[in-house]
Amino acid sequence: MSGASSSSRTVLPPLPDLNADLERRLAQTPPGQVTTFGALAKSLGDRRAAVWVANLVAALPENGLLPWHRVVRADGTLPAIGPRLERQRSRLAAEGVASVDVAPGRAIVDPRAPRRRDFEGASVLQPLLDWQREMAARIDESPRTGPIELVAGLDVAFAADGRACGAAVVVNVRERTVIGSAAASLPDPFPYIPGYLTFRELPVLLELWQRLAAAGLPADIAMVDGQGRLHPRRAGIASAFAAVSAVPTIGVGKSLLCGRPLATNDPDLAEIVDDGERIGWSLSPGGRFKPIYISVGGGLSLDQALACVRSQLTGRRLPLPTHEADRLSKQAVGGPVGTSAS
DNA sequence: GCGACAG
DNA sequence: ATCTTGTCGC
Repeated sequence: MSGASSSSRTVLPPLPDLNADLERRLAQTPPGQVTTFGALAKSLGDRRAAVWVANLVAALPENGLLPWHRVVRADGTLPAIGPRLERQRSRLAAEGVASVDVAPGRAIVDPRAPRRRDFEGASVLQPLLDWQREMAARIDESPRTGPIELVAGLDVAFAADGRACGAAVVVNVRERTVIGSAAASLPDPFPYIPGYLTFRELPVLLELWQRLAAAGLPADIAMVDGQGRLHPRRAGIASAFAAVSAVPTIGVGKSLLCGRPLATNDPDLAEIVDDGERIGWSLSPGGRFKPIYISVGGGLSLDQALACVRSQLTGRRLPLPTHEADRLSKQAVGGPVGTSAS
């Protein structure tokens, strides 16, 4: 029996239930102790998940079973706001943890309160980091020799009910005309954490690519909303897409995840260097827009990626395929569950 | 010690 | 990304 017959080929690593993993750790902070967002995030495997932790803790029900009130910021300030702040203070006080006012609406816990920093449980983000490094090692940045005539722009929008709604728009780059599109929606699989966008948005991108093929709309390359090699592991979502699908991709980001711009002779253009590596371009079309950040996903060179994006500028901030995919995905948020193509 | 963090 | 009113400017 051949594995090739499977219609559910595994392309992503198993995704942890981060919500449950965080809640198990939160429950390990006993009365009389406090912990921090950063300590919880580090225990999950990456301190950069601290903002996600903070948002989740802020959304916990006040009368639930989890000790939301025992989480403070690294500097000791209490994160709760408004009336919830007073309830956090009184709950801590009832457990013997004092806090003092430092400003209107700002209180700080007694620095002598014991801080929990270590928790039982696996670093569930670590396998995802390892997977990204594996994908990074697969990336080919040599110049593409095949055609670049049809480019599919890919983007994802999120509905209030949690659906991830993706859209793909195929553009004839010579004419700069839209020749077709596809849409797909899936349940939101993973939260947004800086550096881990792939695990949130790649599933719907792969579904989109299948829908394009099914609709007879094969594109030569994909332009992905997000970074490619311009990523701490050199494997942003555009690179993960390329590694998993063997489709050449360009990453087009609207803000910088890592690296710093280095000016060039062209005022519209800056090199992005991270850790000594030149891995992207910052481009402000006509100098009148906030820059966009271009990097290789895989399957072509950085020069080709830049040239392709520039060729699709039509007076707006984003290149045509990305702009149209952005529009269609936002439109799909209001649409039905499932997939479609045109 | 302060800042930074794709979508 | 998403939640949202009016407002500044070509």
